[in-house]
Amino acid sequence: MEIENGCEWSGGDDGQVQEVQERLVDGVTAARLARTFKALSDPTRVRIISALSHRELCVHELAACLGMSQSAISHQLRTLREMRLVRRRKEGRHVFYTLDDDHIHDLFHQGLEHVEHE
Amino acid sequence: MEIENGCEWSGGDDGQVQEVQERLVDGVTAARLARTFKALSDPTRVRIISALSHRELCVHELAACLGMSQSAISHQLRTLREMRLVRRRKEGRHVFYTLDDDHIHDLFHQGLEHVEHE
DNA sequence: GTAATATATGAGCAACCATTCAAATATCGA
DNA sequence: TCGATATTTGAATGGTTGCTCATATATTAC
Repeated sequence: MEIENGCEWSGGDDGQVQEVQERLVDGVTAARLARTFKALSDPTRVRIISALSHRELCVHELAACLGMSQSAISHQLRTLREMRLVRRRKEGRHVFYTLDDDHIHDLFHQGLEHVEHE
Repeated sequence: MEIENGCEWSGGDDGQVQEVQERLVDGVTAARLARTFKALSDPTRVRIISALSHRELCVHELAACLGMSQSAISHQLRTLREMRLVRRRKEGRHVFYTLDDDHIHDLFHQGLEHVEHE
């Protein structure tokens, strides 16, 4: 893996590196952060979240809205469910999905703002 | 691909689906959004952003801080550069990296808040 | 019961990704 | 010039992922 312990810059001592190291997010937090952002890192999932941010929808409606197969949508809904981003409610043959987490909603919209004016 | 055009729910007409469809983010926006979140969807990149949010760092320092090989860091910096998240400044043998975009900084911290209290 | 509808899921596959390893480039000091 | 340091890059690789296809489950209507 070949890891060095610091370059000759930063005054020759590693104190400055260590200072950054202390303020750095820890491994577990970094992993959870990455996992959170990963939930929104796919166009299909982004569009699902976007659709559900307007109103509750069943799987078939989502598939129709996005122009994708029911299976593909169902697979993505599964991962969104496991990430606790969506919740499901069964009603007869239909399963309705809603956004579960308001924070993700905020994150989504902040990302949207960032993308829209650039 | 087997795409259906709407289920019998929603009153039997596709008007309601179409309404959601109109408010949906378009494909290009969804792709750009996904791309933005993807930049932060990896633990290593998250930690790089976290480190650079404290101060400017050269590649070797980053590798030392994260305890990873210089090559791995360099590869990730390349993708972060291509995504316009970091900027580089050359000074002699060293190449210093800084965060390029304040929006990403905000996005990062909002994600951090979300992860920290849950 | 059967048929139709709605959803979920497992296998398979092609595409992508993060890292390692080896090698190339560039700069500085002697 | 040579050797050491700093960074970049390409190939290879093991792992992940998003989709399709086929199939399974569940509910409703008949």
